[in-house]
Amino acid sequence: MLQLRDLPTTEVLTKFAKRYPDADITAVSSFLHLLRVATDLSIALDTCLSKHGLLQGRWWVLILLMREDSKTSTPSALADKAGVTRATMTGLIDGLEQSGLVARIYTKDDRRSVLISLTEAGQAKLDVVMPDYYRRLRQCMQALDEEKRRQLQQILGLINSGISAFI
Amino acid sequence: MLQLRDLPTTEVLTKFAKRYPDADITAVSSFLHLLRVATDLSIALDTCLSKHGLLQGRWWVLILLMREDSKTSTPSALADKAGVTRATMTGLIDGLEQSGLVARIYTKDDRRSVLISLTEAGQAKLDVVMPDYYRRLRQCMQALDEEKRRQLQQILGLINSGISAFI
DNA sequence: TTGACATAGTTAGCTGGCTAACTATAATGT
DNA sequence: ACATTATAGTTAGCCAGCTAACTATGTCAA
Repeated sequence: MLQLRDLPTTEVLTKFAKRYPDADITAVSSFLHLLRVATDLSIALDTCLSKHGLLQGRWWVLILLMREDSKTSTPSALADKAGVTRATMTGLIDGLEQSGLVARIYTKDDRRSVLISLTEAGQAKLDVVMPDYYRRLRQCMQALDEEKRRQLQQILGLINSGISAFI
Repeated sequence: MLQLRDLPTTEVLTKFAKRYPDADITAVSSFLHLLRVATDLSIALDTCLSKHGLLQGRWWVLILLMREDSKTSTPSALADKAGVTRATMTGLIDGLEQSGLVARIYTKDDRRSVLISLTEAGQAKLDVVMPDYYRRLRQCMQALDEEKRRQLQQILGLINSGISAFI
């Protein structure tokens, strides 16, 4: 998401601000650091998941299925919740099905639709991955007390409201 | 980076924490919100840039060139700073060269190497894009006073130090 | 001085997203 | 009741990253 490694120093930002007076140096700096840390977090998460033979896409599908009491859902619903297109979800399910972690179940009531079901093996995979993920995440966020976590959420809310300025 | 749209509610997290006692609910929640907002910011930035016929990759290359006093650099150096492989940089430069925004200059001193130079058209493009980007970013971050920006940077620093827990 | 290694750039082919187009089925309104 | 429209899933092909392998050039030590 943010590839850039060489974030601008204050000097560089000051130089740019001279040519482009609209530049708000602390705004740019906060923005880029936010993207940088979030990107590194996402990469680190992928590293963790890949140790279990998963990537974010397929992992989220398993989690979304586990959230359901029935341990089942449809590709469309999964696509909406996972934030990918239905076309992409077809591919994710293909992969998970081949690994035996989910199963396609064809029902009679709406013959356009398919039920995707978390298999025993899929649940077993989650029972290995999730504790590892939660332990690492707890460790990662350890340095933030509840007050700081609250502050972060509040700040993120403010930024989130501002995103529309880009569109 | 974080595709997932349907972030877990506190109820869902509580349910998961029952099965997986390592789960730290506010840690997970802060983590996911951070990724969610950052991803939306990145998408919004792409939207803004695409109005100018650019994507992040090519845009950063132009900016990296503009940072240099000579307005030139090499593909390798650009790749390092932009955080992409040299192979990817070849493609970015190909595109920018075709649009006339940069030029490849072959020098004599090291015949393995090429100098990439920001053209007049490239500088002119930045002179249109950057003010637009800075204006929107200022607007986006408007709701954060300097104190909150400082808090954010500090919190990001703490999280950043924790990322190693994932690796 | 020449053989081994290192560096710069490119190419080829993989991946996981995407959109657009397609098939099949269901729902709806006249 | 049937034509239109909407929905579910899939397929085909695009895009921007990636790795691995390759060419060309430069460096260095025996």
